[in-house]
Amino acid sequence: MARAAVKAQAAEPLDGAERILQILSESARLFATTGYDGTSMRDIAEACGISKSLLYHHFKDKDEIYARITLGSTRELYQFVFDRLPEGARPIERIRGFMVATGEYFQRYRWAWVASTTAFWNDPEQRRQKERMMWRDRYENLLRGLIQAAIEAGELRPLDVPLAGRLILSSLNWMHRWYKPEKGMSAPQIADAYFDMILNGLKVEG
Amino acid sequence: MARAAVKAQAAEPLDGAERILQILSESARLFATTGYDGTSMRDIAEACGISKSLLYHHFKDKDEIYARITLGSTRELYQFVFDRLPEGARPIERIRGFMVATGEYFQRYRWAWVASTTAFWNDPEQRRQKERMMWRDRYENLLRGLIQAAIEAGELRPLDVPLAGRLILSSLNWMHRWYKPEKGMSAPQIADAYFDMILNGLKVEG
DNA sequence: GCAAGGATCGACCGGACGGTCAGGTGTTCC
DNA sequence: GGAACACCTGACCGTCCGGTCGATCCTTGC
Repeated sequence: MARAAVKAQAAEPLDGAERILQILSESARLFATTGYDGTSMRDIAEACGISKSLLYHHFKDKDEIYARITLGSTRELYQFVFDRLPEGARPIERIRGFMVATGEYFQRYRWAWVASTTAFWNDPEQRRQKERMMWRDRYENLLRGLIQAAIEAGELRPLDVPLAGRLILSSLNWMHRWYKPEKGMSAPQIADAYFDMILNGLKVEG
Repeated sequence: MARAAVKAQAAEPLDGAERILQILSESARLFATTGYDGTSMRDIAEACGISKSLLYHHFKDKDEIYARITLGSTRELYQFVFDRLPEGARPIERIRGFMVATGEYFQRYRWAWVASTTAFWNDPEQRRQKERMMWRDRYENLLRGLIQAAIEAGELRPLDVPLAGRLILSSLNWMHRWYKPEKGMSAPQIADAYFDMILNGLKVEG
């Protein structure tokens, strides 16, 4: 009877892959809403209904969870957008495709997107940070290439390409600060509206 | 001789007001670069060359320092921009004034600006947060009023005013993520370039 | 010359954090 | 039936954090 308190096994065992997905999804939500430092391993465990120790069974440490989310979603964003660029379309329409696809990605993978977009401070593991930035740069260069092509095709005025790219990315990257999914336009719709405003300008025609 | 280790007084005493400014300035820099949670009271004390206890002599707690910075700079931003709107100018030029003034504020009070622009999570003291949001709203509504006036004056196309406002603010609020003060355009110059792109559009004229 | 009060310090506290450990269950495979 | 292994647990550890305390030093005013 001295062993009365033993009784382990509270959460029903899940297949490893499912558990890992659950952990990543709950972590992404927490990181996105309360930040890296504001999210403790205890919070994550509680949100998953498991013990803290189990997190360390599946992941080396907190930073590995974080890196999986941010690196993963940055890489995926690039691939997601790249795959959706309308082939053979006019350069200007490809820019619209870039923006709308980014809006779609944001809407689908909101928490991971927010976590990795706001990833900024904390560079605990330099190598991981570097790899993430590599994909981020690739994503940004993809847009710059589209802008450059549109200029050469005579569809855009000759302009400061990096700055124009930053203007477009700013509009998309800032969305998470005010976007409420339950009401108003969807994220791709917003991206499309931004496309119209940025490309045509706010001024009256002529 | 048992008192050998006493010897207090390491930092030369400063007039209270100067010390407070020093603390606020160092804190703003730290909050902006390493975040709220990533900045400890020990970090702040060390950056100021004083003991941790002294921080508590001047401020009630960590959150009071943070609130002073973020609330203060949000209120100041509104006032700063408001005072620089060109009176009597065409509505569209007043929008330019809004953007350039914001760029100037960013350049001058960079760390406080970044700290308060990225303030997001952590609402430890609800009242302070509310007051900050009030000034933030006032700032945003100022811009919306300018846009509305420009539409009514026939200088802007009829458009979704809140969305157009967000587009403009996004471009300014995202600047701190890539801006390097030592090279390239100054912040007001960037704001002006953004104004041109957003108002006239990226597309070739006609 | 001494009281008052602001500026400053080092030592300390309770609590939360990231992470470890030894072990308990349940399945699968020989 | 038992070895191997994946899944899971509570108890524990050292560290750092925000914050407190009592004392010392310095200036100012009487």
